[in-house]
Amino acid sequence: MKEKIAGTGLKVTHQRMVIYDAVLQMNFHPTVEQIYEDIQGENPSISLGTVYKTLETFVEYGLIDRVFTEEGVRRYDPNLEHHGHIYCTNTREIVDYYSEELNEIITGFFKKRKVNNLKIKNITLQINGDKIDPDKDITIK
Amino acid sequence: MKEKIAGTGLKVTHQRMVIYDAVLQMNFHPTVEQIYEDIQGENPSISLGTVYKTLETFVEYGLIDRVFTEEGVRRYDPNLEHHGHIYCTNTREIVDYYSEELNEIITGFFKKRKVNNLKIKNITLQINGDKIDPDKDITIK
DNA sequence: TTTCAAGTTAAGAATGATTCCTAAGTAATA
DNA sequence: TATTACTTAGGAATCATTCTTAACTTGAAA
Ligand SMILES: [Mn+2]
Ligand SMILES: [Mn+2]
Ligand SMILES: [Zn+2]
Ligand SMILES: [Zn+2]
Repeated sequence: MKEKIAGTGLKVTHQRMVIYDAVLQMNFHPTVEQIYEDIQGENPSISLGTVYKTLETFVEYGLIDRVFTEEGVRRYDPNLEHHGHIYCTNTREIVDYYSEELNEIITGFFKKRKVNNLKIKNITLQINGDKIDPDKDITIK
Repeated sequence: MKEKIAGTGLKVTHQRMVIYDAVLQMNFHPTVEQIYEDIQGENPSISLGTVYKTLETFVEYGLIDRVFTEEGVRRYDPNLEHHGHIYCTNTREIVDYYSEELNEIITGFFKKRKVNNLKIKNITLQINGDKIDPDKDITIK
């Protein structure tokens, strides 16, 4: 983890390691506030401003990703693999959705149908819906 | 247009007609502010708060759509057909992207691979990238 | 037509998420 | 250890969005 941060050219600080570690641990696409609260116990002196700045720095340097939900809420994603998101409007859960097959279908499609004059950075697929039974998980297949 | 609003059960007011009309006219996925500015000339008495509220009401009643860009900016979309969005990070343009073929591919995929415990409201596909020549258009195929 | 209840609006205040500022602190390097 | 560039805490500022409320409209009914 130290190496990951150093690898970008960023200085390795205590704050950055704590925040990076926290995001990696949290697999539910946390908000800034959730990350801030998570680290409060062990590191009460790290300020909210630092959490904001650090997370954006990480996104900028490609260490983590950022997602906006359908409602415009900013959430962070430690998972850099290319994957889709299922968003539940009532519980506000984000469930990762991987499918090699779907990836291939979509990238294959855009290989045929070329998008001109655009350097594609990423393609995101978001499935929005409501959980039917809020106590059960969303599962695929 | 009057009928469209009335059809939802909402009362037909001057403000709603003006705002609805403005959004339909604007095919570039405007922000709240852009819509507000657009109607200022003819209707300087319609307040910004009303524009906010009215647009959200329209979204709620299914008259228009709302999109968040990769940067989290709220933009409105009069186009209710199912379509994807190409977002250019440097010019902030949103280009609509229709493809019957891609629609079928994706919906077909999720027919096979069933998502359990979720009532799907919509599936959004967003292609993010940078325009290569900012003065030329983004075109497909 | 007139009346009336329910719904809508303008204006401005309030909120709240995010960004900015700056002086003090720290990491990397030699 | 000294130097430099970068980073941070804390708090202020910004700014998009929401809320509040009194006045006004709409649409339906009498
Ligand atoms: Mn947040
Ligand atoms: Mn806006
Ligand atoms: Zn994810
Ligand atoms: Zn569109």
